[in-house]
Amino acid sequence: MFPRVLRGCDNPRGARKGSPVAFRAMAEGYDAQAIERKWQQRWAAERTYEVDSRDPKPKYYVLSMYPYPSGRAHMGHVRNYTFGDLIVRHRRMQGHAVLSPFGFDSFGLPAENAAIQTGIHPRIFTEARIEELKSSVIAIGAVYDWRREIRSHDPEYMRWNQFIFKRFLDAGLAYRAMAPVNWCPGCQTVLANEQVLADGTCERSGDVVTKRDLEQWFFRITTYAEELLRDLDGLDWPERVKVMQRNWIGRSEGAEFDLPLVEPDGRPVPDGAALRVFTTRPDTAFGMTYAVVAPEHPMVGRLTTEEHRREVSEFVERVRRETEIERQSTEGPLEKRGVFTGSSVINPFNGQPVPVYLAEYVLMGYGTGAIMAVPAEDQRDWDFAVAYGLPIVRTVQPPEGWEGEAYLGDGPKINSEWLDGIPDVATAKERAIQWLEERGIGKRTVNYRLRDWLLSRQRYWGCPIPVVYCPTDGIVAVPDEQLPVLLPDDVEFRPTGESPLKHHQGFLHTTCPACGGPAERETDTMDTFVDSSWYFLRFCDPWSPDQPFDPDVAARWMPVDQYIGGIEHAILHLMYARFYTKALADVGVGPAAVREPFARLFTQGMIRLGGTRMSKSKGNLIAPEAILSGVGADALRLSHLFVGPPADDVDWETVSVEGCARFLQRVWRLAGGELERAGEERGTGAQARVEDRDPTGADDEVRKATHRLIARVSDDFARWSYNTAVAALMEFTNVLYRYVQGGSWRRTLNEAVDVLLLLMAPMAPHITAELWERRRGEGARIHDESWPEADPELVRLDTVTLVVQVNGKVRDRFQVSADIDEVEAERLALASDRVRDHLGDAAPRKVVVRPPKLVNIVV
RNA sequence: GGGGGCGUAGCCCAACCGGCAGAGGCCGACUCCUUAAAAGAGUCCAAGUGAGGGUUCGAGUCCCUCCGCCCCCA
Repeated sequence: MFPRVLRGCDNPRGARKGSPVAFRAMAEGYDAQAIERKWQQRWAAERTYEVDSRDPKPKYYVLSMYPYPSGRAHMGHVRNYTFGDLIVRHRRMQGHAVLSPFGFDSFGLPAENAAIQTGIHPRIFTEARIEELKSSVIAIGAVYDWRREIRSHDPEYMRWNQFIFKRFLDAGLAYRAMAPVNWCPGCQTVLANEQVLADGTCERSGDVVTKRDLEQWFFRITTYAEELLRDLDGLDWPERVKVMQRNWIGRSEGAEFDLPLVEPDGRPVPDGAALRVFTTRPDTAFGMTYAVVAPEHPMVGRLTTEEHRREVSEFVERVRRETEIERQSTEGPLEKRGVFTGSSVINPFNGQPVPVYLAEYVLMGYGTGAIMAVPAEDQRDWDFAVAYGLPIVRTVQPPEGWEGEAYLGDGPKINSEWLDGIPDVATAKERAIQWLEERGIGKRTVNYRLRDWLLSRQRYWGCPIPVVYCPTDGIVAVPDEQLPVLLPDDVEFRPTGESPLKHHQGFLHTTCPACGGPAERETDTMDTFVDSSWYFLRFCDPWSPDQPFDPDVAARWMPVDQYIGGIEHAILHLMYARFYTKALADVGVGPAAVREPFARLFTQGMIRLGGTRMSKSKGNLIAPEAILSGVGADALRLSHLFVGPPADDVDWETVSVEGCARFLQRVWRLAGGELERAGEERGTGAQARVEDRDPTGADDEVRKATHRLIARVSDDFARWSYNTAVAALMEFTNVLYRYVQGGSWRRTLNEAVDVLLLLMAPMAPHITAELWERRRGEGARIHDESWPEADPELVRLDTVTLVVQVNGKVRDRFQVSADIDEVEAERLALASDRVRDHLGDAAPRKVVVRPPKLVNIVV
């Protein structure tokens, strides 16, 4: 269907007739394929988009999130790289030294799964996918400094990945700890979260996945929780991404305090043991009617009395088998979601004992893993209390007519002894914390939801963690000069999904760098989020032979001025990259002054098809190839830009590539001179005349339209409104068509067409480059030209339409001077016959005057 | 369950600080060109902003409630 559109320019009728005009039109027809190939080769050969760090022009760093190489580009990639490329070309025309690098996030599960299925080594598989993706990225006309290309699985990249890990280890930012992992009893192996289906079963064997504790590596991202939260304020990011990050960090202020354990008779236990709880609402402590500990809490054994032991251990076992979602879900019978331990603790606020329960809804990972339960002011506590017949005591007076259950709002304190009468929660909270601190029972605490980053993966296709385990020396880091620790190639991929590294004797057995004795290598590899947490720094200086990158060179380019990617990375990738940037600066590897990696972030909308998300698994991908080999890359790029606001999701069914291709044809005819020739010589359509003469009113209008277009498109570019920019270019082209057909002055037309091409150059780079060269001669490069400047004199409107309303309804219009004042506008409005008709006898009660656009007369 | 976003012609979308609801494209109709079709050139085309309420001289835009769709967290 697409080639048919194209064929319009090689006119078969004309060809048969053999007229010279038709022959020329055919010879010079818009051949997207040839033109696009030609310019893609030129940009590479002429090294147009390679940039040197010593370039004195102001820097601009544009980066699209580097992709996982999954084969040929899909529409999501095309959209992403179209935006990025547009900015690169636009900024360069504006006189910036633009850094535009590209790389591949080439470690990861899909390649390993493919290896298990097909036996093809992940490296071979991945590198083939990289070549495919790379060629389609080039085919859409996106330009990069390819000398800087990064692949995560490149041994050089691995070296510095491991080097950085070691610096973090030295600085105490990397550590080992026990952590629960997903364990499949059928496969006898650890599973990544992605391998656990939503119903909590193993994607391969179908067994129910349970939790098992293993020693794992962590990065201490929580050290930076406060800074990660605070620095969000200074970032030019979409507000919703910032909100997601804030929620993920989850800062909450409250208090921790001790609840002393008591014997069944109510006396404190002899060793003075206590249960430490965290609460954000210490003011409600007088309403505590029970306490809850997480089923994994270390004190569960101590708290459980003999007669409850069987019930408790059954409960703990069951919860271990549950998925996080089941555990947090509010569905299901509450009676089964907790269990009494038999013990009690003392509420230090009023000295009363309260029973201690275990419940699913309390998580070990948050706070202290134990809570004071206040049913009246927490809905989950309320539900639990009702189910278990526990008392409910309100400590905040709900407003008049309150019919809900737990009341979380503000109000005066009640039933709270010395807090009674305090009119608001905030003051009571302060008072309660002071009281705890004065008595040494507890302290003010800031708690974060953010957890340390678990980076261990029990997989093959990732960067090995560079440590060995020595019976004598314990954990020993591999010396820098022995880096990188490479993955062995001669491995067998088992369908169990277990990491082949565990069984590779050559990899496993090594010598201890400290004592020279036999030692075992770490077989865990790093989470691929590690690779993507500093690649943007490496791009600044990917040639550095003795460090990950030169911090001074990185300081020259960082931060990334415009980062572009999908919303799906709004939390993890961006958080980890921010952490890495800060931590690298602190350990002296990164530039000290750069504490945030991405100054400006844009998250593009998703592409759907028929209302559902486009994805490989759904099998509803639209391949760009057919379009690229049909109407071509410029039309495809334009379609992506034109379809709607870049941040919005788009449905591919609504995208009209043909419409954009048609527009490019029109531009081709206009700028290539075909339109004039067609009018002059063929006599078809309206007469088109280009002549040398004095300017007329029409020429003035076209000049003004030209400069208004510059202003509009420049403004649209600045605010990411590419759909309206394309619309403006189309509108302007329509104006020029009418102008040419009505008779045009060569000078005006030339300026207008040049501007049109310059403004289109970042969007449709190939066709504009070709037309520019044809108009200006061999060697002319449109992308080396400066971005046009609008002449403010020509942009300003001389006359505007003044609207006159009566009671908000439009009753008359005048063409008035743009600098009309209030008095004159009101006089004109009141003098209007039509306004008088509508006013009748009524006297104006009020006249709202907003010169030069509007007067509203209220009666 | 919590948080966020979006609902405007048959369809995709404009309207930027509250000020004439319409820029652009698609679809469709018609005219010209043509033996004809395609392509091309041109003309035309409709709605009153999901529903209800509020604020205002004035609401697509701000506020509230509801409906529908989407995203994120749980």
